[in-house]
Amino acid sequence: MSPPAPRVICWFRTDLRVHDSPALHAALALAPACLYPVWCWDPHYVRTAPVAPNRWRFLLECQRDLSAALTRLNPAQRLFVLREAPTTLLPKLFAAWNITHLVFERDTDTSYGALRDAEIVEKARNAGVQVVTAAGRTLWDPVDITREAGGKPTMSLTAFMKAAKKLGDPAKPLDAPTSLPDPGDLTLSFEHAPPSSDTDINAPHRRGHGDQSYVALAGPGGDFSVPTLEELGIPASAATTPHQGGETIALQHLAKLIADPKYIATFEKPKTAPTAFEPASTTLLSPHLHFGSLSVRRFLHDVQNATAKHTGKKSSPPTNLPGQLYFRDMYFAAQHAVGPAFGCELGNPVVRYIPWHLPSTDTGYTVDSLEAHAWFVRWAWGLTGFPFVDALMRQLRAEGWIHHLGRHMAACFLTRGGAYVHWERGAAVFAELLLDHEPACNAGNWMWLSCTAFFAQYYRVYSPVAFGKKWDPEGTFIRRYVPELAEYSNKWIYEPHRAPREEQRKAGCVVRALEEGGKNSGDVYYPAPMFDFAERREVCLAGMKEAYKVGVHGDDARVVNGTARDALFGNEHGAASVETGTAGEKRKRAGSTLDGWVQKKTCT
DNA sequence: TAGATGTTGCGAGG
DNA sequence: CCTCGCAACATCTA
Repeated sequence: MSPPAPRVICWFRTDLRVHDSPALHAALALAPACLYPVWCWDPHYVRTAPVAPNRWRFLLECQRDLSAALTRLNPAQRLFVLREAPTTLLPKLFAAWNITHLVFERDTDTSYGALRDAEIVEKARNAGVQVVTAAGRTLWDPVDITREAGGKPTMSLTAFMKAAKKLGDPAKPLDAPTSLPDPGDLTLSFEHAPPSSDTDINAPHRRGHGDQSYVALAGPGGDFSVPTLEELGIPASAATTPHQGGETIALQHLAKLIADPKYIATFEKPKTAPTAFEPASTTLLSPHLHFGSLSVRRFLHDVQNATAKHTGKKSSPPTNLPGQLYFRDMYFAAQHAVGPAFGCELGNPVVRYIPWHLPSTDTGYTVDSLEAHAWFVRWAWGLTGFPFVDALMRQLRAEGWIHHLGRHMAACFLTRGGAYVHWERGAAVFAELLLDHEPACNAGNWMWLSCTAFFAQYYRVYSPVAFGKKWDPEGTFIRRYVPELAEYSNKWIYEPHRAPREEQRKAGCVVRALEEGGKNSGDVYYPAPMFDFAERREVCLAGMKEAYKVGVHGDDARVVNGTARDALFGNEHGAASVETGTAGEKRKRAGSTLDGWVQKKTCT
């Protein structure tokens, strides 16, 4: 007698698609008698990391699109969304639904994701459920890259490509299935374990009734529906991004790009304008790669095909489109080799220690300088008084995406090229606001731009005036995202504080110190620059030079035990005198000057 | 171990 | 469009 046909859960996580989904493919290869496509609404993601409403909306759109795609393949199918942590839920489902196999895409996360997966694999074994994992998030498996790189983190594209070459071409993308088996019995005859409500870092985004997504295991209608923003307690108006999620949109967008082989074949990242919008100068596919609404191998494959169609000069790595994907893989692989410390300074062997302002503590960060804290808050809200920087930061807040070079400008400005604030502060803001936030890439790029890893030429500093002008001398980008400056002439649009008062009035927006306040009058104001850039550039360069000379990394004992700043750096560039008052009080004082400005800056 | 190279600086000068 | 000086880092190749 042959064994009964498998009853399979395909657990979707960051692979919200049916095209080239290795996990779905592996699940179907088991020839299951029944298949349960499942999403677990994990309270860890929902409640312990700050996430802006834009990203929730994008995720829900991806889930709805995947659910619809599954239903098209079999009207009895959908994405079964369950509101409980996978570690407690999956074991209960194994029993309730008589599951024989659990299939999922392996997480590249080295901390929470790895621990959670290990726990689930263990529980599956105990339940007699076979676990099948697939790798699909990157072109090459970070495990394989790390092995080929001799166990060392890939700290340059050269090192990464050398390792990748030994592994051969990435796997070819798989076609979407043409049919799906039915799901089996959907009875949920067990206790629902909603999360405790004491931690919810995203509470400020929610309406009065808070997060309702855990009230019922299978959703308010008991039909396993994809949650709505309303269910999460997030007002629809809070999600302001024009960028939409979902595999359908991702594939349409990819097809449109591919239809222009010249664009694809000659793409050179450094030549694309960070000031372009509607349309952007790059592909804008990164949010889809993050949520898995587009397979990175599918992207590469289509790019290679389109490139082959183009006759004439072609670009090559690192600047061409495949090069961009290689950088992404490089960061994933480096993160894998370093482990959880890759995302921070503490204990990180590859990151250079620099006595930045606002260094991290166990629970937050130290306000070592009120001035620097004010700079950080103003940066985060697009009120630095440097229009190009402010335009970028407002675009980020409103839309959840900015061009890669714009991220360079913003990151350099906050860290080594202006405010000398710790890169972890900036990374946290990006992590909350970016639709495409990918922990490995975010940390990697912040280390790159702060010249603490991957890149070291700290004397190349981006100018908030010159850099944008190179692509956009008319300041079209600034006029779009800093609308109060729209009437300024080209001459002053990058430096409105230098315009004569008369011209400022004529342009309908007067520049004045942020401390003087932005309201209490019918007039429109734009803040004066928060510091003298040329002066700050020199201070930062001197600080970097000193820190490079000291040459200590995040895993140094003195960094780990907290003595590095005082022991290794003089007052001038490091051991900043600690001011009195609790960190909370100081933060409040430093941020209070934004009253009246923060409302005004909102873009529509 | 020297010399070239490294995704994406700026400003002056040609 | 190009090159150079600026003051100068880490990594890779030969």
